[in-house]
Amino acid sequence: MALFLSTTINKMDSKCRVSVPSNFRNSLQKQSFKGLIAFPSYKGSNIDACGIDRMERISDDLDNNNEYSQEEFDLISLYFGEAEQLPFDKEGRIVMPKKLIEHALIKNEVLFVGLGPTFQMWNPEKYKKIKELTIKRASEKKLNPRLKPIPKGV
Amino acid sequence: MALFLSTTINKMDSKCRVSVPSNFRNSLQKQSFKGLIAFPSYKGSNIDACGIDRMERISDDLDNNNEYSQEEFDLISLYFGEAEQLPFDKEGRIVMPKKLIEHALIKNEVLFVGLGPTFQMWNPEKYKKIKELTIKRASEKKLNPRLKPIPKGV
DNA sequence: GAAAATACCATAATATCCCATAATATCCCA
DNA sequence: TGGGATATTATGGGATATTATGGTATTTTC
Repeated sequence: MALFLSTTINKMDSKCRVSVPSNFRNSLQKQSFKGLIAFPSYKGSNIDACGIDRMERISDDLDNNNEYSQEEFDLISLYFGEAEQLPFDKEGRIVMPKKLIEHALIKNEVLFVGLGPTFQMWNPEKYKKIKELTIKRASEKKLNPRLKPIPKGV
Repeated sequence: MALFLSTTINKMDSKCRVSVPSNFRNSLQKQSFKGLIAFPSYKGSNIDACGIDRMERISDDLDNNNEYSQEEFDLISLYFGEAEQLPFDKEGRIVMPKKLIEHALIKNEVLFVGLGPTFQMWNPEKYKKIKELTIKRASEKKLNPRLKPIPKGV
């Protein structure tokens, strides 16, 4: 499965085109749909995104696994409804839909941040603020900011 | 599992390329991504690094394990965002990203030090200072510097 | 036919490849 | 075990490819 890492800021032009960072693109290009799936985050003013593979997996699981509660099922269904399928153009760009631009308060720059199996798109300033807040909260709660628990044997 | 041991200092050239020590390289070359994952240490001015296998395990765990609190999840997500995926060139070098160079105050030499499942990259002078300090503190506290089993998940 | 969406082309900046070399390490066989 | 032959490193530089980013042309849509 794809592993999205690191952070990149790219420009959005007057036609709302944005270049997807090449390291993200490379793994997305290998999937059955050459592009990405994006939807407004329900947690805040940012955009959640991933490749089609992940969506297919979730879809299959939803179909075959009966362990979902009604609430979970409904939430995931909502996600599917809001998801936008954004194909790459020849240059590896996507066109940002108005809905997502408005949701994430994006102006002329888009920050891409990898979260492992998924990634997010942000207005860079918003991201900076949230990041600082996250670090502040973590230090208040004395969370150990290391990658843990490291699964056995690595 | 990869096992990184010993210390090496290599030069960084004008294009910010550094040769990864061959003994480190050999185990990294065997993994699915031919290169390394590096991120700024939260503890100080050095760079933490490992192979993709380790990151994949952490990513899978994050994706499938629901025992993380929201704060923990957010914090780990930040780390994914700061991680850089650095592929080897044909000669076994990586290109050091500006962010990491600045974080670790690296000039034209990089010190690689193996820590078992992971390793670190340092400005050699910084490393020397920290090392001396560590030894001094240990002797003040009369710590017994023997190798004893390291708890899982470090 | 006008507006919007998409495809196509151009270009600077950057990153990567490819080759060269000197130093070191490893091999190999008398 | 010695010591030359061979392979592997670490390192440098020029050539080539890729990226991010524009703009223009062409196709859709209504």
